[in-house]
Amino acid sequence: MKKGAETRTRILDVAEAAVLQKGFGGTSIEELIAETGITKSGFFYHFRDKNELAKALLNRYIENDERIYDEIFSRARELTDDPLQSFLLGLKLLSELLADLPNGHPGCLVATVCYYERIFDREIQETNRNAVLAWRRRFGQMFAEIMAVYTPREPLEVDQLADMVSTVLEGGIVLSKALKEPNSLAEQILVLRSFVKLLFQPQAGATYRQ
Amino acid sequence: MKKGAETRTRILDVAEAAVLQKGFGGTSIEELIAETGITKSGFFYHFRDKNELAKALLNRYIENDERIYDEIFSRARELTDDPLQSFLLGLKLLSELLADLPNGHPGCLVATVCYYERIFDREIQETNRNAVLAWRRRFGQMFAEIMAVYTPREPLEVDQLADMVSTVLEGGIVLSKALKEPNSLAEQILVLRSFVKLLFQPQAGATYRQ
DNA sequence: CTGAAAACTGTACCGGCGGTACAGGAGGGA
DNA sequence: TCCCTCCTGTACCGCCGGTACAGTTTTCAG
Repeated sequence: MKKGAETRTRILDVAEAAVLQKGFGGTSIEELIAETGITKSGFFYHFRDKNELAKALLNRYIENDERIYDEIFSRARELTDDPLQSFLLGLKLLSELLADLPNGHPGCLVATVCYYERIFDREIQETNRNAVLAWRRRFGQMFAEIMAVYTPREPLEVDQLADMVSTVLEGGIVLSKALKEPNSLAEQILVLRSFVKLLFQPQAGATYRQ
Repeated sequence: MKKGAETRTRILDVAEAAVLQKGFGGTSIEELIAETGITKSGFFYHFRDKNELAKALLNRYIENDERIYDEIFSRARELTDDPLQSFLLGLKLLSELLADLPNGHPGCLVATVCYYERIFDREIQETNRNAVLAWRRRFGQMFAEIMAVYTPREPLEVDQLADMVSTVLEGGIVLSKALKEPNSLAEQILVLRSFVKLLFQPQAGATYRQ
């Protein structure tokens, strides 16, 4: 019971790092078992095939991702009651967290999957889609709360604003990786933060908080 | 001479579509030669190995990409002398062009490569990096011209603003693909457009163009 | 028209990889 | 003790990337 779960986790750890660097197609099972120190039979005892490995990998990644966002934005929520200030603070915390990653963001599995879609079955694609929809709900909720208090200076829809957060995250990761500039991602989030700040800034004449 | 280039192009066409759907690792040479109606020997006559195919694919993709941006933003430039209005118009045109793609954006090879990096040699990674740097120069130039006329309401750097355009494009493509909502990409570009408009909007009290 | 180069085809082969099949063993809990 | 979980070992299959190389057709310049 205990032992099996531990081995499974070790396989997933090795697989996640490999897949984010080389994609699913570029990651061989043989290389995974070599690094984990397990036999081929042992691997196939835990995962029926590569598709099941991908499924487990993606689910674990998404859960962890959600946990991180929960932590960051609930921490931000504790520090201020104002929904806008709390959201801006959350983006700041997120940016700092990403800036502190020594080798930059390792990559997003959701992006990996959607650039490899045709290989996997419907279930994985559906899981991937739901992950993005969950982000939309999460950030959409925040923007809805903000709009209950502040009037946006441009007529933008809640869902599209929410998607913008995911967009900047995914796009920032791609840029960071392609440029080999780990900082780009954190910077792009701060640019988004400035945009959001601007969008809900009270019209001139009124005072507004920094 | 002529015939060879034609076959080469046909291979690249088939390969590009396949790679954007399945990644490099998920695309087999055998499948490419089957669809192109060529033999294996014929394929290896044109490309020494998969790495060379990737190189050719990426270079062609980047060239085409640059051509499209040249067209769109020079067309926008012809319609107005104001650098801000011209940029906003360019984003609008780009958004419309992407919205008109019947099956949505097929995906960006630059993103594919950076999620598959460790497999390829330094040259490809360098090409990829230079492509993103070229985007930075292109959009940076535009923002520099805008800033010569307009004062941004938030202190943002030209390079980071320029990267934001690439970020939204790459991120929007990922979201569109993951959500299977072709429209998302075009919408995200319009959200960016609103942000840029807001950033350079004259302070309230003065009149500003719609 | 000719001849040489370009653009292929055909065949045979290699090693790595994903995957299957199945037998067997170690270790621990009921 | 017995069974269940968690593996190991061995043997094998077919696909794929890649090599090697000989031979054939197509093209086009002189």
